Amino acid sequence: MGEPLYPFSEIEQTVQKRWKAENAFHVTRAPELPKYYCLEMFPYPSGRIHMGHVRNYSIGDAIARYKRMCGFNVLHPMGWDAFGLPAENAAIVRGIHPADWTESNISHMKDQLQKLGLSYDWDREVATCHPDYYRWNQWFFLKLLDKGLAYRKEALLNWCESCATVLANEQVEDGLCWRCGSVVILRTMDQWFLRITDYAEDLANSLETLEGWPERVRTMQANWIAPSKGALIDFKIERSGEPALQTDSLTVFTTRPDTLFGVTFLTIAPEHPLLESLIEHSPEKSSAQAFIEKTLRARTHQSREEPEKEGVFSGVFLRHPLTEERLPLWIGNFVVASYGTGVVMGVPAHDQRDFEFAQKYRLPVRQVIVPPGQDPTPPLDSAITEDGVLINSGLFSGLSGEEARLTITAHLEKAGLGRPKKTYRLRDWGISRQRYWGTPIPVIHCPSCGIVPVPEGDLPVLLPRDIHFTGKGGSPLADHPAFRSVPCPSCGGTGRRETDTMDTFIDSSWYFLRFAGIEDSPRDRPFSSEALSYWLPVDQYIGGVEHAILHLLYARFFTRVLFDLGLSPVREPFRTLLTQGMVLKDGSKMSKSKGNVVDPDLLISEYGADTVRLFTLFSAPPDKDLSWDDKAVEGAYRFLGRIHSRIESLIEEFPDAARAGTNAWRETLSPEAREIRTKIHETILKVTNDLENNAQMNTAIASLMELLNTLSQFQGNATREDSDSRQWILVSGYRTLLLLLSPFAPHLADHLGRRLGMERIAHLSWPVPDERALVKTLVPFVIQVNGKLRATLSFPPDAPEAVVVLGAREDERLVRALSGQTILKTIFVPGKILNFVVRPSQ
RNA sequence: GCGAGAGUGGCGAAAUGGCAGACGCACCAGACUUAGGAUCUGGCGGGGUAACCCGUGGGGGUUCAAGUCCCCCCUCUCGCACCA
Repeated sequence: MGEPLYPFSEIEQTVQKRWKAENAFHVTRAPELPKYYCLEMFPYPSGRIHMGHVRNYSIGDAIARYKRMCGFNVLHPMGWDAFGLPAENAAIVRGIHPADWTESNISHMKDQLQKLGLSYDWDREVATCHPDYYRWNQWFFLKLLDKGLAYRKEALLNWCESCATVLANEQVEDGLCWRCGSVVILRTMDQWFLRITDYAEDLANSLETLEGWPERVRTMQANWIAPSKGALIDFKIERSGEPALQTDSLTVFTTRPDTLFGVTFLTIAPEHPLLESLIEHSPEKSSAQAFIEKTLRARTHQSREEPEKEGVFSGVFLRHPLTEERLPLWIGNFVVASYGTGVVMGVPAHDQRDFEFAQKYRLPVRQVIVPPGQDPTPPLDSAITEDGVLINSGLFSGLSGEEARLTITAHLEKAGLGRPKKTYRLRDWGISRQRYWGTPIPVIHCPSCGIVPVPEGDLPVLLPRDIHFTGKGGSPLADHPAFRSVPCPSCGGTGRRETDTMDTFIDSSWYFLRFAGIEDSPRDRPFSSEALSYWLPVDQYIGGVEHAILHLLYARFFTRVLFDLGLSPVREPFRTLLTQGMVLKDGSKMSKSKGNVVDPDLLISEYGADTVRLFTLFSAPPDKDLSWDDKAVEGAYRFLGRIHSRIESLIEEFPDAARAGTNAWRETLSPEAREIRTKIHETILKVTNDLENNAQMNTAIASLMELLNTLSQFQGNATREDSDSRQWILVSGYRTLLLLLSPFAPHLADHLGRRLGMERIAHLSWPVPDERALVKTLVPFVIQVNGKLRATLSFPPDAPEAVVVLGAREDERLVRALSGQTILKTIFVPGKILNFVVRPSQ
């Protein structure tokens, strides 16, 4: 590496020092000013920033800076999603306390972000692992508990015996524990859940109001929530003298109550909570148990393949609610326990899965629906899933489709045998984690009082610092006697503190409210409501698509809950969403294992932050994947270097450039200078439109490069221009260029701005194109024959058809193209195109 | 299987139905240089001496005019995946 093209390192350090000294990007609410809340997803402090962060924050910063120059009061905060498992792993592997590891990562990453020159209001910085943040997680949890939105229930979890810990699905590899390699089993445990399904309907319906969100993300969320309308139907359990069960019927969920008379069996999920007691006295108990065990073991394998449908007869019989027919209950591996009721009615004639199952186990098939234009056609060779007219369905025969579904459901409801029901693919949100580095769940288990919430005044429940990591797994907090053992707030007896901590998705479900609401440093509330109602909603949210479902759904849910609690001024937190593409290298995602990571620090020291930012914005539209190309970065670097050297030589030629006035309109300019002025104003228009429409920064930057090329060329030519006009056009051109560049390469723009007489460019006004400059005297007209280009000729933009036709017919190429042709008609688009439609004459 | 998105030079990409390939990378030539992996200037889809012809995954269609709109097909990426 030889001489840098321009002294970026000194420039960037000087400019950053000045921003810091001025606290340049600090904001407070100002009701008289329009606000703009620009937010990028805050990072997990893993240790170092990566190119994905650089891209995310470069996009966000360009938007924030642009809006600031447009006159908005811009809130642009940054913080740390600081709880999570990696900190605990570091503690185990390297013996560093999670808190120390996290703090040191934060401090290093903050340095890195500051080196990029991002215009954050650092006064609002939050870290979710600090008690003054996570205490509000606990406070919200108590509110949710109070509202019945937090509850406890048994859930099936992946459990590793040897680590004595719960594993997330992605930590189970091929049925084995990712850490120790032993077999993972499914185990039921009491877990805390949040009732997100109470909001499912609203979360799904409101998606269509989110016009500023990518269609893709809305579809993903809709598919994830997936409302489904149907009915619950009860089937009585047949008894033969054995002891009473907890319940005397099993309930199924179906979207097709119209097929009720086609039921020939029922199927239950192997992990259904009632199954064990159901088969207790079954003659088939041992084969049933063997099947259940085998299936549950297979469940932990995260195989992508859909396993073959298998099942076994449970030995139990049920009664059809309307016909009283005796129906066998089968256990099936294809039944999803957590959806609907975990029991489905088997209608082989009208459901493909049931059909395959019935074929395999020779269960009867009974057709009860005849689609329009068809005859009953037993035996079937596949299920008939379309709607049709009911047959063999008692008094409902003859009804069709939707009519039958409503009538049968109503009939069942009247008889107390069923009811309409809407279910969702979305499940309630399990938030318990058997981990240390998270928010303690603020409840106490008391042997006499049950579950007792920690009184609000006792918050926060602090994470104890003196924690012992065995590396064996299990919740470290459960091994901490002083934390665990606590008097019951209600009876004073000995209680056991909840030792599970919260899912870290809770932390990120409301941080955007905290950033805004931290403004008046509220002590007894999570945020200042005045500040919230000024700043919310987030106007522009930017982050990776990988958060399209979970984070964004949880944040929408949480915001609704807080709205209902009177704490949030909005129900929807994010007005517009930009999901940026991945940063790829050599065709695949950057990762340590592939050895294709690009280190932002290295790039910054080699080219400077401005180049790194500019290239990431220039090389692809923000929402598409970006292929990193070490060579192509040089293009961005050369562009900035050229701006620097051009402006320096301009100052050499005109030492008074900084004091030159360029705002007044000039009538007297050479045609050449006029054209350049037009180009300047066209560039303003182009960059502004590109930023307003979908943040198309790649094309905005391309047009800045065009402007530089134009100015450069003019500057390099010894023109006949008089010196005063020459200075005027060049200075106004470069000033505009710097203003337009400043969201993308803020350091260089600030530095060169000063050289040309503009102080604090980040706070100057965004330029507005002058209509007078956009008027052109001549524009190229495309002359076509039968739609094929034959010439381009210059005319005034408002030239009438006759003039253009006349001019065209004089053109040598047109004369050739039209000879021997009869003109049928001409198509004329003013200012643009003339097309002769011709046919050979005779 | 279902849903969404995308296929354009050697590469990243650009084009309100109106000149396909702006801008950048790579490459080629020239200038300046003791030197060039620096910088500057110019060229750069394919074919053809040229006039011209061909060209946006493939095939049809609408139109004076299609990368863009409509129909069918192929390929790739992403999301969901036995959801009753």
